[in-house]
Amino acid sequence: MTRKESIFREAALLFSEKGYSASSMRDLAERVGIEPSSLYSHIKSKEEILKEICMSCAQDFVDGIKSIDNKDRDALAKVEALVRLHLSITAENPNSIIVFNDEWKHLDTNSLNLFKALRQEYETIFKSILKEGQESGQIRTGSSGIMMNSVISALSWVHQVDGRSSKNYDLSDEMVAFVLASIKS
Amino acid sequence: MTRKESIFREAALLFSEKGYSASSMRDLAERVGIEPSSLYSHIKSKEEILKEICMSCAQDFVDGIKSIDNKDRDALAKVEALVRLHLSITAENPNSIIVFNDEWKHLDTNSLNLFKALRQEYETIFKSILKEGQESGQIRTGSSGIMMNSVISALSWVHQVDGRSSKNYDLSDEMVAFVLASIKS
DNA sequence: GTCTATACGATGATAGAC
DNA sequence: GTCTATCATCGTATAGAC
Repeated sequence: MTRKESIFREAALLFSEKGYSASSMRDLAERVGIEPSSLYSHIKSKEEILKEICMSCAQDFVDGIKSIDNKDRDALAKVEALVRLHLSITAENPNSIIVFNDEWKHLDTNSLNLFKALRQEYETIFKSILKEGQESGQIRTGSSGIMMNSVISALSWVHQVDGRSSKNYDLSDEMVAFVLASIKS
Repeated sequence: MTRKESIFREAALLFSEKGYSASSMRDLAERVGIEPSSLYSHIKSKEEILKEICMSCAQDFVDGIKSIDNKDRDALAKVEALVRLHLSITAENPNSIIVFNDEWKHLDTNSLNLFKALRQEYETIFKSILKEGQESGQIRTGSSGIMMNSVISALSWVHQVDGRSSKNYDLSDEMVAFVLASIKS
């Protein structure tokens, strides 16, 4: 792992624990094991770290939903794939996902606009999948916007789960069951 | 409205917009229309404001769920009442709810422990309602913990909704439909 | 209760030696 | 690339006059 990778890795953990604004570059440097000023040989600013973390997650979600939507599956199968995509992205980098979920509002104006555009792109495809399911009769009637937000929101706590707490249940299967039941006709 | 009320009101708005750590007492004083030092004639510290906001919301939820659980209703009716409770608390003070949801981790050790105890109390009752429904056959099998977290999480985006965006749908009714469908057998 | 003045530690970031 | 030294600013909070 390069020093730069280690900085981003520790930053994701630090920001996820204390929040972006309450995290200092001095904290971060200490965790990386260098002096604060040395961070700036690898990154331009604190905000650049946040941007990299948030944009990278957002891009993963957009790429994932596009790939799912391109395949020839019915709407419910697409939603199931969306749930598994969410779980898989979360499992891969839980700290980054916490930052992505909770700290994006601290992006500066330019990054924030890019971020919102990516989110818009994701939400538009998501809603079109739900509407497709409503037209085919697989998904119950109701506001697709409310369903979409509720589903996304329902998925956003899963980073809290560690291996131990899963007991007899597989988290992915349980979440698929929950989400599909909530929107099926 | 007293000055103290106005401080808490503006603080809830400010913290909800910028997050607790990124909000300064100088910001807050400006919004209230006084000098920063004058805030301290009404409150002891910045953290005291956060504590008041978070604890007051937490208490509303605990009081609400206790009152619902005491009534003689079946499990699904209790869950429906929980959804409406959540919507009603959120509608009453959306800014405080955002702070309660997103900023509680910045409470100091003592407040944090109290906060977590209240959350624990809420979650224990919630899970017991779900289990009661599983035993009576109204609620499908599966992890009650996963269901509870998903339901709570699904409800936590509703503060984003303003009057305009509701179109032809009643948010409360849509959320009741979503949550009940997700857990029914 | 509100003000002016201020204490004083923490903040993000830079300059320049090595 | 890392360090020491430092800067300018902003952070919460207090003292004391009115």
